Amino acid sequence: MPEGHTIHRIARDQTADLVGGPVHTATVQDRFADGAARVDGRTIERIEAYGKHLFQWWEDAEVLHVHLGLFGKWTRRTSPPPPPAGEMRLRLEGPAHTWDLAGAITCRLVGPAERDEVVAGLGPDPLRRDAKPERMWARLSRSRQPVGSLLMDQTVIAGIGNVYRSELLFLVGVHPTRAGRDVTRDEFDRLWAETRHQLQLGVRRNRIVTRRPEELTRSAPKARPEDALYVYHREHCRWCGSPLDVLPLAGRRTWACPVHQT
DNA sequence: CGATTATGATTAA
DNA sequence: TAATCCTAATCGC
Repeated sequence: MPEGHTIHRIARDQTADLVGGPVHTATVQDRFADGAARVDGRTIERIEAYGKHLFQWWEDAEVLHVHLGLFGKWTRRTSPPPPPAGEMRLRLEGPAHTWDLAGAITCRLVGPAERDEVVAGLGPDPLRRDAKPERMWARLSRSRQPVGSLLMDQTVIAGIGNVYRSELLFLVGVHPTRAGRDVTRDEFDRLWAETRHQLQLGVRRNRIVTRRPEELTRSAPKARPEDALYVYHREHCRWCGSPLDVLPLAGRRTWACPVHQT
């Protein structure tokens, strides 16, 4: 279940597994049969992630655009893979490993221009070297919207989802109901830095663990799922035990500590 | 075995 | 704001 870190990790792993040699495709869903057939046996030149979007640059300027949505999943298997299961939408078979896609909200073959259009509609992605935080600041500092909603808006910042939203605002001590324009420049700088740091950790671990390492080693070195987070989906603040605020923002629930977040 | 829920996003109302 | 699409795991009965 993906936020930006998941997609960047997939781009990295797929690059190692699939880029450079011919890739055999297959599908069991008619929906994408045409696209799969079109690139079958061809080579992937490059794979990039932008926010929650994945772009595979196939030879001859064919770009496979995949967005997992809430349910989508890439599954990595060893090649040769078992016969495809029922819900699989696309299979990419490389020499040593095969990637199966299921449940994606978007899976389509486009050209570079359409890839650029998608990217143009996204805010800066803190995991990319070319990210420009000033673009996010420009939106945030002018908006009356609550910062909890702005963080979920992919045109403001690309790659944040419901877990990171709650956790990041907790880590920088900003309450999600605060208007974007009431976030100070200093708070924004810390938010951006924390976001970059946490997403980078997420890519490395392939999992969201926002809790500070020193705390984790004390309580549970392996970070059981219930130890990984400070506020998301919790009833009480992990630091002070206060009952958390639970707010619907941008159509999803957000959790915040009324003591540590102002 | 059906209802509920989940780290997403677009479209219609 | 609500309905809708995508899928799988979990929970209550």
